[in-house]
Amino acid sequence: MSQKVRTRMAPSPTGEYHVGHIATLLKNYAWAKHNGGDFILRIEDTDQVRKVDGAVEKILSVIKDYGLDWDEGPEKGGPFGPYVQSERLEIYKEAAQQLLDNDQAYYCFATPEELTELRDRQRAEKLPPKYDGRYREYPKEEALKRVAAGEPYVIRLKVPKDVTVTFTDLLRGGISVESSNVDDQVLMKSDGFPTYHLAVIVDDHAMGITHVLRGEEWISSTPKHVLIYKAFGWEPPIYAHIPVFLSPDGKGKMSKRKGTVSAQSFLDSGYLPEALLNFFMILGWAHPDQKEILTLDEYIKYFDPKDISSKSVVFDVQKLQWLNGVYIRNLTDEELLDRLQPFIPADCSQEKAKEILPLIKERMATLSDFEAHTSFFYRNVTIDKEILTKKSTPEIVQEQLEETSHAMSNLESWSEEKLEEAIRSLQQNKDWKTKQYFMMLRYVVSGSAATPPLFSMISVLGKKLVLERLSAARAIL
RNA sequence: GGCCCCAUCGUCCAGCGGUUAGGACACCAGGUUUUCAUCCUGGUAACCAGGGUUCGAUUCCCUGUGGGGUCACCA
Repeated sequence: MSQKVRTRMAPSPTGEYHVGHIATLLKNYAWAKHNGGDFILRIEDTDQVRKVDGAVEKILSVIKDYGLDWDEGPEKGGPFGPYVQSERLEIYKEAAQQLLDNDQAYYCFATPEELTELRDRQRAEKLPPKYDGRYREYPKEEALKRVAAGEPYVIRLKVPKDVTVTFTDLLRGGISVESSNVDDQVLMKSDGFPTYHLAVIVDDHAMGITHVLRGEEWISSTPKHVLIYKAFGWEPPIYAHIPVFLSPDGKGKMSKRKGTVSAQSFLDSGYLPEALLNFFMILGWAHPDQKEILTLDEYIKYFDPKDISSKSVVFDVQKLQWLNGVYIRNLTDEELLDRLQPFIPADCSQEKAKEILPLIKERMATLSDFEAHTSFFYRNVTIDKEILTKKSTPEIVQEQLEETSHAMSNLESWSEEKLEEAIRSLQQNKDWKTKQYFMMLRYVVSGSAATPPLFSMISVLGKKLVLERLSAARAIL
């Protein structure tokens, strides 16, 4: 009997959505689609303290901006809703009660201060910080009395003594941990909200999740989760823990502290969503033919979580840039102009941008490079006499500028072809050094030594501007 | 520190007992070119160490070393 594959991503609205989350979401999405299954989005907002207003909307919109989507979840609904944990509080309460009734969980009245003090003491004695089980055997009648009296409490899982917890991870095979190393995890907090550990299990079970692909940082809490499944008498899903992204310097996992990590910021700095997704696809995984430029459909066709490398990967920005350049070059001019809209400076007209585009397309690594590559087309340039006369003398340059101005003024057509014809014949007649002359012209009209091809650039700049710049150059000599 | 995970060029991946250890990015050189970029060609560059197992280990096992993750009433 085969069950329909259902995967999920469960973001928590506590701040910016991380690129690693998109990468993990992509894998969940792809695996569901690979199997003709469904991908579910669920909001895990059980932390009332860290919750940020508006974060849910931002997360949903950034996921869509990356070109991904979900089958069930916020905005869409579905048969297992609601898909927001704060709207499911009753379900968790009942679940916790069930564990209490079966003696799989217990009330604990230790205050946060008490626990902090306990951990500090353990650390001072070089012992692993751990809950000491002080309320584990506390008489239930007493506990009930204190609860009834309104005393704050949490509910903890009664982790069985001396058992080995084993689970299978798709990338790593079997993983075993002794239950003595597993804390009596808090299931229900004193504010009546469940912890992640309880909520995730109750919901994954209720929503029929078959595969959990999540970050490697969860691997050490998986034994707790397996134990909770066992306490309920439920079957755990299949786990695959995806290695974390290491920061580009290769030291430690990518974090805010080490630079850009938010999913939105990569879009804002001019990376194309499809290039980003492609990057996430091939980071830690390879197409059977080692093909690296992949569409989402190709990825879905070949992706299998068991083939993901089990080692942490460095977030290689250079490779991302290369990929982004490839995607930019593959866009038609119309598509590119469209994508470029947020990156075109206010002082560059649409007409100008459209004209310039073909000249700089293969020079851009990110969309935000547009301004740096094009500003001289619509902004003033300053040139330096030193550079202007480099490889020549002021006298020769003066003559070159004068003759060039003259030749250009007489031009009846400002086409790239006519320009090239005129300038080349001038250069040949005068026997000027091609390199010096062309480079000098390039510098005069653009203020830069690295530009698009000379004649097409001059053509796009326009007669008026070019003649102005030629005479401005003559003036400083 | 305890527990867990991981280990092939600088980076990412291929290899799945016998290979001149392959590809991509980056880097270097050459070609195309008026510069830059694109594009093409070539090159440098790796099996963490020590023990086993085996006729034979990059590949399997153990130990060490190194890296990573995690130890909350956060997810």
